[in-house]
Amino acid sequence: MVQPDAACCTDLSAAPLSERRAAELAGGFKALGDPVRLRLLSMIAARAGDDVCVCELTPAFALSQPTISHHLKVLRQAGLIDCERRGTWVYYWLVPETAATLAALLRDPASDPLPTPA
Amino acid sequence: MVQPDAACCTDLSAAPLSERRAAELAGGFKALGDPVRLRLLSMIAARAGDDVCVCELTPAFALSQPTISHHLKVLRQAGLIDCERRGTWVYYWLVPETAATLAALLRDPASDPLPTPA
DNA sequence: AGCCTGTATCGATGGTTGTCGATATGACTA
DNA sequence: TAGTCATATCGACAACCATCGATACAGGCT
Repeated sequence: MVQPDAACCTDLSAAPLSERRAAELAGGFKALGDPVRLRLLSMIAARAGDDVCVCELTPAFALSQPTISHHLKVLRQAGLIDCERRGTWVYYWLVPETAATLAALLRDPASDPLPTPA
Repeated sequence: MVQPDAACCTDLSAAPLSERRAAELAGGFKALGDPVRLRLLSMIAARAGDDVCVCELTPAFALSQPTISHHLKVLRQAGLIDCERRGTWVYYWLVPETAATLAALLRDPASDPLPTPA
């Protein structure tokens, strides 16, 4: 024993993030944890207010069309973007609330940000 | 052909995020893309200014000690936390600059945040 | 109706990741 | 020096993921 008096542990403060909440938020970060998806998001966000056609995104990468479609789906399932079909083409736009929620956690990682409005 | 005049693609705006930069930032987000790591980070950040002993973190999870050690290593390699050995124990603390860089990108995903000061 | 174009889904595959038990390393005590 | 505790590393394995080609679906043309 190493002197019980000198123990380092004061009080194992309850984790500010519940297990369930952490899983929610981690899902968002995991969606951002890929360079292709990060660039897709920035390209979509660059058109603030307006939306972006998939046919504009796909040729910007040296990847197959199904792969880009997959990444867009991941971002959409994470609630970071949304889309709509208009005739032949599909348009994507940013969902700023989701990005803001994740940003809030990063700005102050000790505090649980407000629950996702979803 | 669907009327070349009606083409949806205006100008495929150059991606605001370079390939290299996107890979850097995605590495940070990937580190956050796990519920355990997210909770570890929030527990460490909760001790703003002070630092946290590993022996305080490990028992908060139903996971083996090597697994927690692994997750801490991932967070450290992402530059989100740092650590120091003091005698028998090892203490971790938050690196706020890294979290701030990622938060900046989320607050305005269209703009490339300042390069990591590392 | 039939064809063409844009986008999504499917199934397979190689690489990555989270987890564990076993073991190594570093530090304090007796 | 030997023993014990705290933490990290190693090696293995199952689960997951990014990617592809092939194919399905949806909408506009002729």
